[in-house]
Amino acid sequence: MEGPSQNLMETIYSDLRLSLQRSEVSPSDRLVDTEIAASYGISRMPAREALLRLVSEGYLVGTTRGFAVRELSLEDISGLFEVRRQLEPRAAASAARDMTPDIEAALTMAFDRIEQTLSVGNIPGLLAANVDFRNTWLRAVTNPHMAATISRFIDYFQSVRVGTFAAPAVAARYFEGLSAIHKAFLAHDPLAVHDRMTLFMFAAEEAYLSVRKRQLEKAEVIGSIRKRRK
Amino acid sequence: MEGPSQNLMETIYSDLRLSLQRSEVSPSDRLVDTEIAASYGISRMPAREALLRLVSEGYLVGTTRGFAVRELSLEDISGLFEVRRQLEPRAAASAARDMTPDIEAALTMAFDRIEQTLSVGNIPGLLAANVDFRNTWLRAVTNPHMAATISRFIDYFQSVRVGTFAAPAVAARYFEGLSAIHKAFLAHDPLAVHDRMTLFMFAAEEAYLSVRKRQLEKAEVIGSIRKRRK
DNA sequence: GACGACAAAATCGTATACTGATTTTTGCCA
DNA sequence: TGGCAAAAATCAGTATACGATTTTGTCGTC
Repeated sequence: MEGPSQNLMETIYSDLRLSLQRSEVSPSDRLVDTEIAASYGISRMPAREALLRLVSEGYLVGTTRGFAVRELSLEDISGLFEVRRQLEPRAAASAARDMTPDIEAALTMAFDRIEQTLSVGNIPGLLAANVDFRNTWLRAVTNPHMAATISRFIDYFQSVRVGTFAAPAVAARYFEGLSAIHKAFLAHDPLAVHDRMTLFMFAAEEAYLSVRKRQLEKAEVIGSIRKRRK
Repeated sequence: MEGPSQNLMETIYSDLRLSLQRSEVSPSDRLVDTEIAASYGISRMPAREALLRLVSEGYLVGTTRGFAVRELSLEDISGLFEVRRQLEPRAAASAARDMTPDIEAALTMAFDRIEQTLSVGNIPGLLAANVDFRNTWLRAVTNPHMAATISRFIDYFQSVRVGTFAAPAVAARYFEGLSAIHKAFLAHDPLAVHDRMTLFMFAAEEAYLSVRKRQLEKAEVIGSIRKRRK
């Protein structure tokens, strides 16, 4: 999203942020400043500063042993979606109003890629296309504060690894909602976009909550087994 | 808002953040890590980290010569208020629903202090009371993500020095709006709070825009004089 | 084989030192 | 007095070093 940053800290920050957006770091991984510094061939400080920034922005949490991707509680998910529900329908509506032909074309490309990856079950490709779709309409949001806030709130969800799309019923509902949004964008109909996005938000919240709930239950079972073994 | 942080960086960050909230730093001031470090009797790094964090959060901007409070353009103000309009009415409504008696009492105290400081023209006291009032109802917002986001968006406006209240008409309108909000809070009426807060947002945006516009015009005149002298 | 004490390793937080870029000041000359 | 260039000061960025704390691993004992 940003240009080629001039200093090391920004470079590392951008790289890490991108990895997080792509879910390339799992919550069990540990990010350590010395390791990152070594991989870039630089000193600890810029790496450390980048990590601290990600912590302050809520993407990572500091542990006694390295930094880790922050995991969302069910309350976090509900809370984050309460904010998203307030912002995204409005922002998408303004994007529908101000959308230029080139952004429209890019949006359709991303949408087609979503359809295609979904049909062949290419989950990583689907996630990437999904991020593209979102970033594309966000480019039509003229208010940078709005766009940045939304971007941030969405990125929090990258830590919830979605096997969501594995369930065909969920995938179908997702695609249906997205199609309606896409169509409304093409029709330059802010009201329709607003309404569709609102519906989409509720469906997404439900999906994330159920995925995360299952994850947490599984983690608890594993935890109790571990404890028993001990 | 936070407890006594264990490390120096957090301490300095909190202190600086508080200074910013209180408008104790003007945009013409320069914040330099070595100075801050010296005043605390520590090394540069924690001070520097605190400053970098404030930059990443948008409160400060880095210059070639120290860090400075970020000044808002008119577009910034409109954009920030677009976000605030989406969030604050909703958050305040939820606060009205969930408000506890102790928070209610604190809110009334803050409100009374606003009335009093306003009547005697005590502007610094008024600003402080105003911050109190806001922070108090925010305490009743159970969604921490919502509360933090709102808090942040409001704090951006501390760089716009308000001689706003100097104009009696503006002050009267402000107090009227705030009274209505306060009354609606006491009545535990989420809908009324939502509506009143929405009105208040529009009035506030208008006020900030006009104040800032005047500031920018004045700055331009001074700038052109400086240039001529040169 | 389980448990506890102790040693070793890992990692964060902080301090200090160096460097290069940019701004400010100084001093010289017209 | 004004302009200009060199010198000095300032400050951000980066590197390296040290101490404190926590985790991990090992060894010996019960």
